[in-house]
Amino acid sequence: MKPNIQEFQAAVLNALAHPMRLKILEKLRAGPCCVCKIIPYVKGEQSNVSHHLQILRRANIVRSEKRGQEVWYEVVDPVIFELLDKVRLCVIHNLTRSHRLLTTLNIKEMK
Amino acid sequence: MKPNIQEFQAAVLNALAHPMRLKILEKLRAGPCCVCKIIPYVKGEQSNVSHHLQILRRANIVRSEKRGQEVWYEVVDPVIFELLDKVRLCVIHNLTRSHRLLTTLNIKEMK
DNA sequence: TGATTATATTTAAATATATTCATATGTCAA
DNA sequence: TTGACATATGAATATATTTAAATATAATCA
Repeated sequence: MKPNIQEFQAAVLNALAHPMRLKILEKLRAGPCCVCKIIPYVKGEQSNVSHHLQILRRANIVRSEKRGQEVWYEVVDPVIFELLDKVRLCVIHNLTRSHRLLTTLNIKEMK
Repeated sequence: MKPNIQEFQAAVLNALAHPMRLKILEKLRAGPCCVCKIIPYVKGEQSNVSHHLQILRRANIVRSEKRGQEVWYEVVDPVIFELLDKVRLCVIHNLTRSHRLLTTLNIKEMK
């Protein structure tokens, strides 16, 4: 079976497509970071965070390095952040369209 | 439960994260298109393609319009294509890193 | 060495997703 | 109005993902 680029793209997108993993990457935007800082940031259980880090690692989105007792993670390719910015833009456009639709319909009951 | 942007982002990414849906969007990059053209392009079964179109529709990534007997689809927000370009870039960077690693290790057995 | 800390892995249950098949809906043309 | 075509929907099944709990590993410290 000949591989196609869409499969690779889908693999990257799948690895990104989870709220906790997005939150982890948001934390890593500021630079490399130790798991012990990531856990409280994403407010997740240790084993769950570790599992999600593994998913990001397997997709080559992040890499890890042992520093003494700690493990530090960093994003491999900063293009990931540009990608996430585009996703955010899509979400904002979407919500903006909904909002405009609502005002166009002249519905006044918004809180 | 207070919603957070990551959930919305994850929803968009999830909707994109499938080879067939990426292929559909690639077809729609050229402009609005009828389902009857999409099906042969992605080489999928009619009902399966229809299901995937539904997923893209529900995520507000595409919208459909009936034209007589046909249904035409188009991408709602062109930012989606910029997003997909970033994903492609990630994949290419990834493969390039692998390739460079291989040559750095001076492994000659590549076909 | 033994205890402690940081992190990863394994497992099982719950949930979500993809695919297929059968059928339904709507439109056009004879 | 019947039949053919284009597309959507629903149910059933197979498969993958998420989560939490338990356990394992590895580094550090007393």
